Amino acid sequence: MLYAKVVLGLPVEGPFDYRLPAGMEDKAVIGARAWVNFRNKKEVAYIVGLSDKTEIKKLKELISLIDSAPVLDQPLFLLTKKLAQYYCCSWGEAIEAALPQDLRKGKTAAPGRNIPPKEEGDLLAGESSASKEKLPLFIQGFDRIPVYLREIKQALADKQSAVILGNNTASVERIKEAIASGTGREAFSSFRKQPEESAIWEKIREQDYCLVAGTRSSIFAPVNNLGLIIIDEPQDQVYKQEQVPHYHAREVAGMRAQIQGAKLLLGSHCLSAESFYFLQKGQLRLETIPSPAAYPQVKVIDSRRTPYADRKNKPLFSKFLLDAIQTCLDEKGKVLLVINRKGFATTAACHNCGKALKCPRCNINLVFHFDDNKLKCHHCNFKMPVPKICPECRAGYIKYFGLGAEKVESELARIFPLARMGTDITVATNAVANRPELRFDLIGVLDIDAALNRVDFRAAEKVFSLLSGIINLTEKKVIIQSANPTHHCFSALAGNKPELFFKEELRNRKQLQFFPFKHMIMVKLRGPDQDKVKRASQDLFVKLNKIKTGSLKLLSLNPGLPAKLRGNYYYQILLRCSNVEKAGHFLKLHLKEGHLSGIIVTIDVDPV
DNA sequence: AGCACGCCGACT
DNA sequence: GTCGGCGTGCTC
Repeated sequence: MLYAKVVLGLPVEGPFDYRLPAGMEDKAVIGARAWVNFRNKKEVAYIVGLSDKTEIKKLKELISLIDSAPVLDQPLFLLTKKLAQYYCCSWGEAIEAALPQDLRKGKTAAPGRNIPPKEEGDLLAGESSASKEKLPLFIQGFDRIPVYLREIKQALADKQSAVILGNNTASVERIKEAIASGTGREAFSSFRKQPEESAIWEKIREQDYCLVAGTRSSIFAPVNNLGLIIIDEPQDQVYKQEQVPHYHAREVAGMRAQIQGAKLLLGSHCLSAESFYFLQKGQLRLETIPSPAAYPQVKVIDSRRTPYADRKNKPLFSKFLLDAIQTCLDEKGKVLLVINRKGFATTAACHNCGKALKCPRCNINLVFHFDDNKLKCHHCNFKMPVPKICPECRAGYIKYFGLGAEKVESELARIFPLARMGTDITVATNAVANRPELRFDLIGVLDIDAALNRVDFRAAEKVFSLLSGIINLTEKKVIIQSANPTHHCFSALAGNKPELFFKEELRNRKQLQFFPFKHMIMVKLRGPDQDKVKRASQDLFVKLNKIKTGSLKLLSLNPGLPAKLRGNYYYQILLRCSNVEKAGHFLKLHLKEGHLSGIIVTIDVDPV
């Protein structure tokens, strides 16, 4: 008698044993899917083991096999297992993260050309020696695509596949075009949730070796003979998945590269603190692409001491900046002003009672959008027209607060009536940093403090990266207005000494025990009853604090951000640990016992 | 996650 | 007496 050990795409651990019906014993393979009856429902299951014995008394029979061959080859099979351990989800959930939607729902697929995964993968040990000399490589510079092409061509020459990830579809398109003109080959693109997803997935599996370019989920592209993974702008948050399993494509890329002995390439115009750290530790190599452009003069203006100070309305522009704009315009130069906010105003509130208009579902401030004259919720996409009178007190008119790009533009038009907007003066948001082909003679950066003061331990690093990109748009002059002008971010930029920034940043992170020195884990609790979620969170916090082991530290218990989202209330417990796998194992163990009814608990490792 | 089971209060 | 709300625990 033969039994199949299966896992399911549910938040339950397993594996669960099923009896293989007669005649199916020699057809079942590890890595293949099967239909099973699980809790009286027909579910897709993934075979992760075959055994001739079982401990379970009341066994059900496996209904049928979906695949004659594994849907995941040996390396991907191992990758999903590692993913489940690191990100603290079930193996089945991790497998489903790596599969197209159709296949998760039981659609049949053509067999790939892979050998079935073995029960105990010794592949890890077999190839790790090969990956020793292949340290990850960081490409730093603005014109990275030629370097990517060089590496892709090398992989193709070795008859190996390459997977290239971009942080947005525009970037992926640019890379695909470069690949097409540089190698004459078309890279496959598999985007999640589009109808052709599984067809492309099958096509990729048929190739001995091929190129795949895509966004986050392409890290699981089922290529054969993987030799190279490239991640462009690896510090971008879009590589982190919002849903369970909360994986980060850069981490997954590291795991996959190690399993398959592939080369890992990270590319950005700017280093990150963690890359700088791994560089110093000799765990990363760096290749810098020299910039042909001269480094401009970077000046930081203390916006607290700006002349023209008007007690009521803080001026948008310092005198220094206005004078510089005037001079630049006189010399027929082009001016760019960067403001990190779209629209005209951020919040809308009543003139009479002062109440800000909030989203009825999420309870956060609604944002006024100038283009379609509506108030919108940035969390759930709730929209409403601007009410004529305040819905709260029914006595006051609605007034707008805050500033945005459109407000800046109208102010500038007033101050410089002869300047042509969009020609002499351009007002743009942060996204302008993604347009390295634009050139200006003067750049002014307004309102950078909000970004610098965000409650995010990477806030400074993000500002540094953003400003590095903006600075690259001119060879002449950059003026940054800030109420925090002595920040190490600015001194490093003014002196063109990025290493000063990263050293200081790492010093801070070490002191505060942030990544890359320690890891954070967020345990999120949600449910429709606020009191219940709050009580359960408090109980869990106390309990974990009591039984915690080793270097695990309970940091805080807070309402979620936002506290209410799509009808659910959120609370979150933040933990710090040295070893993610150990901490995850501990959490899995203690969350399962003492179950919390009406409350859903999820774990987010290395939340951003 | 989703569902059955079971315990307690309210009601035809 | 029985209907049904929700808390608890299990799924091979």
